[in-house]
Amino acid sequence: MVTIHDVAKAAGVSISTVSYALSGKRSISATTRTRIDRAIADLDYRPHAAARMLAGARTNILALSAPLRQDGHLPTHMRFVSAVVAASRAHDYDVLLLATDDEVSGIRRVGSSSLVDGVVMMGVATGDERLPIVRDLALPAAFIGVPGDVDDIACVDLDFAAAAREAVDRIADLGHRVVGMIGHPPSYLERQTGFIERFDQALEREAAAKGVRIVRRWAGLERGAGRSAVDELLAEAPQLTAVLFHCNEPVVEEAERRLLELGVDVPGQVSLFAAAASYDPSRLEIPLSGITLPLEDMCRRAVEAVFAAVDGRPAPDVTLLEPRFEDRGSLIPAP
Amino acid sequence: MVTIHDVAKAAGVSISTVSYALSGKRSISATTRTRIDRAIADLDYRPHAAARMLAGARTNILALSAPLRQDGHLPTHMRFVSAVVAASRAHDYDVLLLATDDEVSGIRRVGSSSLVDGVVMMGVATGDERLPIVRDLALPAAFIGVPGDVDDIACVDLDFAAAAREAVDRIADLGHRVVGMIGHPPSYLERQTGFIERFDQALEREAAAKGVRIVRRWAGLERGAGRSAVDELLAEAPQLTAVLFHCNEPVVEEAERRLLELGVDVPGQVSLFAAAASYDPSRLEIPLSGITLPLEDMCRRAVEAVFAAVDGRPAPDVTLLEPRFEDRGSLIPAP
DNA sequence: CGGCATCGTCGAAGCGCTTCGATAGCTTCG
DNA sequence: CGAAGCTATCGAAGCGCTTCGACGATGCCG
Repeated sequence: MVTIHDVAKAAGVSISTVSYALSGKRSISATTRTRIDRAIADLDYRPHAAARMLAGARTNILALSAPLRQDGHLPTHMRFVSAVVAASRAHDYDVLLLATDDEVSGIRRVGSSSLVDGVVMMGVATGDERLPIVRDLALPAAFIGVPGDVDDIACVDLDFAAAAREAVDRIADLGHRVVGMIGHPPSYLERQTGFIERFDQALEREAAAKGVRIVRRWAGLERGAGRSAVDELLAEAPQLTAVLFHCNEPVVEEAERRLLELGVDVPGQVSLFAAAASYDPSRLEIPLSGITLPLEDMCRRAVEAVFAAVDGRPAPDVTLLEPRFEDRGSLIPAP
Repeated sequence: MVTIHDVAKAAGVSISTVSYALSGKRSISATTRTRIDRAIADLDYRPHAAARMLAGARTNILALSAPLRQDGHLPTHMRFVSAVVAASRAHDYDVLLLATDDEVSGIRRVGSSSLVDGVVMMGVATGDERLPIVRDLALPAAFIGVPGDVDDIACVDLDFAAAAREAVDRIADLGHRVVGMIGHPPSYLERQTGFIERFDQALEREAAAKGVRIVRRWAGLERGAGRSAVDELLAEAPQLTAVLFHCNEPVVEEAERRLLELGVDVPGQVSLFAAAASYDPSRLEIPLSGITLPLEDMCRRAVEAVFAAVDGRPAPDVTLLEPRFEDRGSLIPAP
């Protein structure tokens, strides 16, 4: 193994000079720098990660706590994980993945042993049990989601209330007065993910303000849930002219299929709107207009909030990202 | 931060004694051990990971190189990742996730800086470019998949040839003589993943031996691919009595749906068989009899092969897991 | 009952790096 | 022209742990 000593010897300087040349924390003459660079290249020197962690202040590793629930949507989950890795790598950080029953205890383990500089947490719920842990460890952390009232730890999320308002406004402004809505399965609500409540409350208020009647259904994860949600909506409110989705991709796919099967003209008779889609709504059988979850942006900001905390810079408490509407033709004026 | 010195002082022993008590590498008297345990508990001591890595031989971290192709199936990918994490944690190892354009270069980075003890590689292709890297670094490694002729690095995979033979045998033995097959998209083949070739060759040979005619189609990833594959199969061989799937879940779902739509009686008229399913074939609209990819087992063995290499124990070169048939009622005797 | 393992413990070296303080050699300016 | 201030470099301390060799205290055997 080639160490900093070998480089120093080859370049004819002391190891501290090599170290400073590497970190740039003190000025180095051009000639010395050249000799050191050559030595490093010749020997193919790579600093020993553990030595660096021990002597330096940081590990250049971030933990990602990624709990995967029974009812979780795997593709979405994977997208979040990938996005966090990408965002971390952009800052030369590596990601340690905490999963499979270790998302909570693992934080304590890797945090208290100084294996990581901070932690990003997915799958956040109101009253998240990881909150006291990161507080206790004083570990730089960020939540993707909002675990209730938090003012000491960064949270990043879509502004679900604004998303609901935007959805209602756009739908109402096009003249729709009776709107069906298919929401996340009840199990999500029981888990107190928070975002559903925030969405629903704003939805209700805005609908009242705009004079829109909303008929709701929740689709579970079992096969056929999306299909029967559509059937039930149409039975209860045959006069509806729009359907708003706030649920996972499989449900949307089924619902679309059912509408086509029933010969409903989309968007001629019924407009469709995807709210906070965690999937790509442009790749559906009927591409959906609506608001896409800004997943990459959320992850990037969460990662950057952790870095801010690591560096002692002030990190924003709660960042709610503005919903961005994208038109894909599925939402048109009411017939 | 509480260090081993603090524990030693609190217990009234030297730090080496504490270290030996922790590692169990030398005997410690019962009384001393008790005092040390108490001190550790009182102070809530956690060994500093970096110090441990530096002084000791290993890092207790494994890298997971998880390339996600454009045409990759996210849920399957996530399952592999989870399974590797679970297997690693069972041995008290953490997993560093290399992804998003860093699956290859990242191996060199974390390997040469001694950040990890070894690496598990997913998404293996024939002539995999990661092979020379792990050889060059002499990094303990294991492939999930078989990158061609390899005798120095562990590979774990399903025995796809045996799976093909088993599929043909079971189907043929039930009297089916004309069998449709829907395979992976051509892009998979171009990438030389290897397993498709192994499957296809064995399939062809066994079909010839058993006197079964196989009509093949490949379904791409675009919407409707599974549907049209079914239509084409039925057009080319209307007399077929079984369909063999060797493809991703979305294709199977579409194909099943199309069969139902066409009023085909499954399995009365047409039996269905899932070969090497990377998804759960029991949760499909029509649960499929067949062979499930032993994903957890593959990951566990790969991880264990890396540990064997780390420990200097002999690791098996190529482990091909025996296919296991499971009956879910979709395969019955030919009408 | 003296010599010799064995057991339990200790001190110190060292893993490879970062960083602090010191210093030699220059330049600059009153 | 000498004090002051830079710039570039070095030596050494130290990060928290593991592990080697040493050593006193026991126990055991002939």
